[in-house]
Amino acid sequence: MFFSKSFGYALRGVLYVSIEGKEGRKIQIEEIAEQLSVPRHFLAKIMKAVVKKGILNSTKGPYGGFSINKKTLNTKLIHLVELTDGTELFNNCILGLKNCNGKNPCPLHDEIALIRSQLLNKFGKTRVGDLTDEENVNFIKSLAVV
Amino acid sequence: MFFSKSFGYALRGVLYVSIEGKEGRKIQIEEIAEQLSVPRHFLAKIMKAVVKKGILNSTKGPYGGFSINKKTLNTKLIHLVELTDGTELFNNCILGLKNCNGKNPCPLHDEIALIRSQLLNKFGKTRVGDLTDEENVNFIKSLAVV
DNA sequence: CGAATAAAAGACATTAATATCTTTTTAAAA
DNA sequence: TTTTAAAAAGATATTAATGTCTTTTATTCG
Ligand code: FES
Ligand code: FES
Repeated sequence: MFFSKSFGYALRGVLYVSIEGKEGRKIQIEEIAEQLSVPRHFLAKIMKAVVKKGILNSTKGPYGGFSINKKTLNTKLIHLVELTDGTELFNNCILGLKNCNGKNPCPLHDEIALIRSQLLNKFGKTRVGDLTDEENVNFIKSLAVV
Repeated sequence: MFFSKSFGYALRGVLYVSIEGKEGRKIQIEEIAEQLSVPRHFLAKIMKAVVKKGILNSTKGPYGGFSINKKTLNTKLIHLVELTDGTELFNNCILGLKNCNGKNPCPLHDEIALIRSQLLNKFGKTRVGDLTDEENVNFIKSLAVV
């Protein structure tokens, strides 16, 4: 529900690099995939898109890997969702009607719109950096839980 | 987002029969699919499951079709979700972690749990019959919008 | 330069969701 | 009883999401 697996992988990948990649240390896809118990090549594909968006840096070759940049910690979660799932999902009728709007709303529209706006608001405000505080960082270890 | 297409088809189908099938009039799959602009055979498969769950009645043969029963209007939306999507989706970590609980929550857990409980609450309380009041019924015409 | 390393890119595979088509079963009515 | 209509059932097809494998490109270092 809510979002695709790809989104989970993307956010977890970015978080891993953000947390483990302090001081610009470069992290390799191998390590990320292993630590997060995520399919390596699939993650690589997603990380490539993340880099293309400028949310992380990457360098090829020996001693290369993924590293954070100025944008990383300021990236809002919604931008990661865009990347992996698109944003139509915030605007489509929950019943699949073609036009979701106030004009001819389905009977769930109002309450769904409310819930949806909370989610959108949360994802529009929360930044990657907000999820990497000391108090939060514990969870990263549990990412690998199989 | 939120739910599958199947869920939308299921609810819309049940609503159509509930609204158009007053006095026990039987509605045929052909009519439902056409009026809702939904793939006929796919809808048939879903309606079969709805009937199996006892949420609608059906009769084969001439003058047959789908009709409402005592359960129909009292059916909670959550039961339709169960039918089409299952309910794990209300309990899985939004980041894909294996265990979503308070023990070792991901940094989004609390807010997501809140939003999720609203949705669960809404779907656990709302009944099919709540969506078929006069004021709401207008939308049924827009179901067909392509 | 040449070897080694790591991401980028792209081809291919699998699975789950969605969709279509055909056959079987049930029931009504002539 | 035969015909016909309609859902049930099941087989097959398509598409999108997820996952794997191979080749290419860029970078470092000896
Ligand atoms: S019209 Fe259905 S959610 Fe807006
Ligand atoms: S642990 Fe992530 S949503 Fe509960």
